[in-house]
Amino acid sequence: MMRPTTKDLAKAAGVSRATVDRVLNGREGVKQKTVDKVNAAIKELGFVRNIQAANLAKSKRYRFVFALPRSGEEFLEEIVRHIRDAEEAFALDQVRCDVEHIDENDPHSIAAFLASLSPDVTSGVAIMAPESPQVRDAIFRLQERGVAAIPFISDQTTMGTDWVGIDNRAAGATAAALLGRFSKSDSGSVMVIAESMQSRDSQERRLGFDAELGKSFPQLTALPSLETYGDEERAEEIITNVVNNDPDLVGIYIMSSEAKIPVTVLSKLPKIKDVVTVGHERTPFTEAALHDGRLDCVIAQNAGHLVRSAVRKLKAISDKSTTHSQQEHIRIEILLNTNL
Amino acid sequence: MMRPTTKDLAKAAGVSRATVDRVLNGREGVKQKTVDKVNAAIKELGFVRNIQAANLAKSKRYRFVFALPRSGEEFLEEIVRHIRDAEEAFALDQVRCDVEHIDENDPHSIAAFLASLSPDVTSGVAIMAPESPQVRDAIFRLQERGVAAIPFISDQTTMGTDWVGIDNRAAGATAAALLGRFSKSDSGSVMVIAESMQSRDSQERRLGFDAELGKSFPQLTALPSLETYGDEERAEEIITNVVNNDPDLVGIYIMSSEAKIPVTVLSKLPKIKDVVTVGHERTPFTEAALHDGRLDCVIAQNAGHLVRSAVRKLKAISDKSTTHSQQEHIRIEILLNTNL
DNA sequence: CCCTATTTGAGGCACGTGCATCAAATCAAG
DNA sequence: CTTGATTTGATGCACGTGCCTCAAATAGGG
Repeated sequence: MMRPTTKDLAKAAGVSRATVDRVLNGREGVKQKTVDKVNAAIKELGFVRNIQAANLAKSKRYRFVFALPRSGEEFLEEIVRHIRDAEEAFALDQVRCDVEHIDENDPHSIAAFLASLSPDVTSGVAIMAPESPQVRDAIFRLQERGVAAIPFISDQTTMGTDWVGIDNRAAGATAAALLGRFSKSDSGSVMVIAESMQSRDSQERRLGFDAELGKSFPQLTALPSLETYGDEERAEEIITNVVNNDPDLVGIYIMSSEAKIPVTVLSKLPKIKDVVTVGHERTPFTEAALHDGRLDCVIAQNAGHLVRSAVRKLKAISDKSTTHSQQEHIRIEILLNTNL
Repeated sequence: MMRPTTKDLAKAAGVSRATVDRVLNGREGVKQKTVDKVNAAIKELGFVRNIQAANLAKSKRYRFVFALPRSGEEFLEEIVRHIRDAEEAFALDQVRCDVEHIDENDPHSIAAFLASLSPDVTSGVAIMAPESPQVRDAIFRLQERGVAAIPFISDQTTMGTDWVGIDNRAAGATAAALLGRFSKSDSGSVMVIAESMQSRDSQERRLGFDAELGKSFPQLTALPSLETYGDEERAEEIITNVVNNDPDLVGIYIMSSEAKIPVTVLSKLPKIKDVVTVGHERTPFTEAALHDGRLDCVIAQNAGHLVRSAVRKLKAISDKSTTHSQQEHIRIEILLNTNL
């Protein structure tokens, strides 16, 4: 009934509690034979360390850092807001979260920042930055020094399992599926707008989008990606250009996490009949745009879930326990004006 | 930096730790004036009880019961599976979960079961049952006796804030929105299939469905609800009847949480061109149906999230702490074959 | 004022684990 | 077998809170 304690372990293994402690916490100077005995007992009793008690004994507090790009994007603000919420939600677990801003285009400075983190101040860090060799190395070195580190939203694909974000290829495919099904047209072209095609996320989304469109909606043709570089004037110019010169336009896919600029530009142009518009990420702006029909549909990753998942993962790494993968899978949400 | 402890509280309030304890745990025999002093200090220091330490001291373990209908539905099996998962996930928090089966059509026996739960064995219970006066009363009495109790999935609307499930009206509206947008037809009728229209959930979904269809897709007409009563032969009869006699059929909305029977019946009939089919809940069956096109779209509530949310809420009530509402809002998920 | 009832304080043990110290036992090598 | 090094045991305190007992202080009533 009751969970076994270190005392029970000691008895079962025929050693003292001190030795159990030595084994559990990987201290030096224990014979292999004794280690084996203890491990056998752990297995036999199904012993699981009571982390609450352990943290109490260590007066352990977690401090996690979210390293986010400097940027005025609404989506990032949502993330920050949810980090504050998470801090409250996890306060009972002695978790604190800080946000640090990094320059996403300067891998060197990011690596330097990561290198500056010390395990006795920082338990873990979630990094939202495009993948680069420098950052990847810095992450590895962090982990070696005992600081938990996971890529966050922006995918560092080579990092293996510990990553928090959505499958961007599936997200792109979902956008294509909705755009295709929503469109009443027999044929036509689809405009694809991105902030930049440099990022891996954009590329993945585009790949998924094209694959699904080609497979399920061959009558629709996706145009080459337009890049706004986050610049309103440039956006206006290139978007207007397509709208004016392509009479077959039946769909618009806004791939970037900031739909604001393209949507605003589009709403200034004369309304095109029956064009389906799909964007990304839930923000105050996209919610409003869904309501008044400027957007037909939004593909989103739940910001709160992203943040909490990151915290749980960092905590798990820090505790050397395992997370239960089910909960941590970030779903691709589809938002209409009926399910906000 | 460090969080204040009861010791700090005692010093700040100018009383002993024993008195602080008396106030914190609401024991008798403390003058109002002293209570006020302590509460003032709590506020001033921003004291928050360290639940981990408290639970350790009490060697508190949580035991939560999920009272679910007896039923062979796939969706229920998913729920049960996720309860097992949650038990693992919350094991570190000393949480155990048991599933008890109740007869959803016998409010009296449900009430009797609830009355049999004692606070020293059961910390809380999540109840999935249609609303009825008996059950509502039983829930109130449970809460009085110190057993946390919340309605689960099936809505007990009069219960106020503590309820875990989705907004069924919005779910129905979302189904209508997707069905309408997916349909390429200019006009036609929509078949609506339910297991029974007795349950509040069905009624809410139907209301939301009709409202959205009328508002956004006036060219589509929803037919009266067909009730299968979970019986395959009956389902076959009534569905076939509509399919054969209604040449205008352009959409099918399967409202019940078990889409299996209607979909199976439909797939036996000659394929109707351009009919859009929408169902509810993610199960192995609906996933397969999405993949091979028997279903175009599924509206789902995340089973894992439902269960974990229930556990967190029960735990919070048990701890007399507050939950952070953000995380607990159950979203209406939209599943296509691209975002499984 | 005294007497009694109420309220408060002081102190200690418990929960399960981490961590430190010191002594005792065991081992390996000469 | 002796010597010194390595490995293990015994013990105790700490973390923050709950809960218990007993004594001390305070209040209210006559």
